[in-house]
Amino acid sequence: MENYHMLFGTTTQPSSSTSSSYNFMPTSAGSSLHVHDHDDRRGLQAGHGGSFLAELSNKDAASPPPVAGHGESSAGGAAEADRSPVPGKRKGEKKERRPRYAFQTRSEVDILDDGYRWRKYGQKAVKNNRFPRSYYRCTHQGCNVKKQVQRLSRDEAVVVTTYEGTHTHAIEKSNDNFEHILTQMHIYTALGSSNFSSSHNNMFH
DNA sequence: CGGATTTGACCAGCGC
DNA sequence: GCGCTGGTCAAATCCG
Repeated sequence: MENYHMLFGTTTQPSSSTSSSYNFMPTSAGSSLHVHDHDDRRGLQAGHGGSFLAELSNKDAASPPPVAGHGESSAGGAAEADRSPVPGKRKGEKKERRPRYAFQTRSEVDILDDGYRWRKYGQKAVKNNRFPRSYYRCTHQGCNVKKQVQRLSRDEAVVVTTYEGTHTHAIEKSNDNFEHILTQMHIYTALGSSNFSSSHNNMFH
């Protein structure tokens, strides 16, 4: 239950005890993760061999600059959902940065049923990727959690899901659903890069 | 009929 | 300063 929630919406604080046998712990936070492909799609597996749940703290000044030069042009830019048509009409916060979590999975379907209800609000073709990136937003009122779903052109079997923000409400479906997720996708174990060098061999299934 | 999806346009940030 | 790219909006459309 809780651990499930921790996965998809969290306070950047890894729960101490996870009863689940699946390791979703974020790898080293701040490590250079290029969830966003670009020409870095290599980085996804080159660096870690497998992947994982990446915790992206785009707010951390301490974290080293993205190796790619620009992890994502608007990596932090897209934070604020409400972009008022009238410039200068901000409440005061220019860009609120939310924790983001990247999820690399192997699945036939792009949309994994994680228990929340999502509404698609955009789709965009990105460079260096044959597959378009889809943008979703949580439909729950007041919950402005967003997520991006994208397939790797390199591995069309791999789907990268990036969650942004935390859910302010309870999950809509029962957590039993979690098992369904596992059946829908193959999650790369999120252990340190220590043991993993080959991604295609170690994913449990 | 209501809600979700599609799709092109618009906008902002960044690099050159 | 300009152009490129990614992210979001919003009207039209689709589907249950």
